[in-house]
Amino acid sequence: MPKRGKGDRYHHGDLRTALVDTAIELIDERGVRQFSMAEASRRLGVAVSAPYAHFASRDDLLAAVAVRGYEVFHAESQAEMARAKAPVDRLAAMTRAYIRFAGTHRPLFEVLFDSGLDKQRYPELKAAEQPISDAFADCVEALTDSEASADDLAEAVEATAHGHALFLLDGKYGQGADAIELAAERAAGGTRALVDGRHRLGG
Amino acid sequence: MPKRGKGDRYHHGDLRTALVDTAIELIDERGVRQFSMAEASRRLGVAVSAPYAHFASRDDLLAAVAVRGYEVFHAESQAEMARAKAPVDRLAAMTRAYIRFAGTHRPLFEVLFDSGLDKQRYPELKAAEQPISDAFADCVEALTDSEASADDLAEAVEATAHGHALFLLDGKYGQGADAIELAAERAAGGTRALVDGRHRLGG
DNA sequence: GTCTATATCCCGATAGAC
DNA sequence: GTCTATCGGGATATAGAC
Repeated sequence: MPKRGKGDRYHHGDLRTALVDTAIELIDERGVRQFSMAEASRRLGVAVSAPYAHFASRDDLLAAVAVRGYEVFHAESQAEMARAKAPVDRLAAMTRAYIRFAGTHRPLFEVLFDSGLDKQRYPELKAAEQPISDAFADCVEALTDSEASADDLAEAVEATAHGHALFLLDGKYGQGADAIELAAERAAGGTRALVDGRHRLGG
Repeated sequence: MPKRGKGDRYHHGDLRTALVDTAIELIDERGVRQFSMAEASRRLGVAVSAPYAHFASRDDLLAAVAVRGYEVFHAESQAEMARAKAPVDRLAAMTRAYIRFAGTHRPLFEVLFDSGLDKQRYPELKAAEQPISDAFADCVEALTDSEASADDLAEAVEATAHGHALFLLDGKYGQGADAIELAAERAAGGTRALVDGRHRLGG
């Protein structure tokens, strides 16, 4: 185990990984907006300049965190979807996974959706997002006739999931595991309702 | 008209109002997170200490902006709703107003939903929000049987509206007035679909 | 790869003069 | 109510030694 703790230094050669881990820790405690390279350095007991040997900027570090976020969400949503067969159930499962991801990996969710990171500047981010978009598109297309109505449904479901996720993080469902499950059920219910009423979406 | 411009000072005695206006300007340009008292002072040509004669802290100033936000949204949503009679249409109108508010008063929307302001600490904020909550609750209750199902529908509609608003501000519908109207129609359609499928919400 | 040290900039907030 | 001046803190990022 690498040394940690007050006064210790961090000389084991995996500062890069440690920085990503510590960033997630700090974001969990204070939010992305307050995250700083300097504080990460202090927590790890290294000089404020040390991180710059591994990441050219704060945004570069956040991008690395974001990639991990996409990977985690993809894995978890795939697992959740595997248990459902009908397209509407798979879509509801993905919604549920979205909420659970937001609730259980709040710092990752924040980096993905509230960090102000310019995702266009980081090709690895777009690459990490792609398989998720594909899986989502598959679900939606199985439920709609035309491409236009697929887009409508996709956006409606995304918006509902995202809205519920934000409300969850804002404390509107309370705190803890119960809040997460409540939000997940509400969002899944919203998805089912949208699928049910999807012919009203366009007009 | 008060003097403005490079090198001018701001000695006309309505610095308080000017600060609120300038805050909105700056938030429009850089986002709430980047807003600072210091920059507002610079823009107005006053000393960095001058604002503190009117607002005890940055948060106090943001709270004043937030109150204006609630007032504007309430006025606009009432106007939008006045043109509809059927409850479902009134609810869709409110959703549309929400999106248009986000799109046309982005800085106010940001202060309300992305400033990190602790609304509990400012009673005037809760007071300004109340009439909006009431109007919304009226719409929803006209569409549901039980109190429980009213809550479900209310949260689903709120989440959808909020999600679409954030996507709009994130550029997912493009830029400009067309993007706003597209998002508003999508959100209104989502609301109608949710009303239509509302019996699927609970289970 | 990590260090020390530093340059440069930002911020919120306060004290005391006018 | 506004000023000047300042305290005390924060940040990103770089230079050069080890």
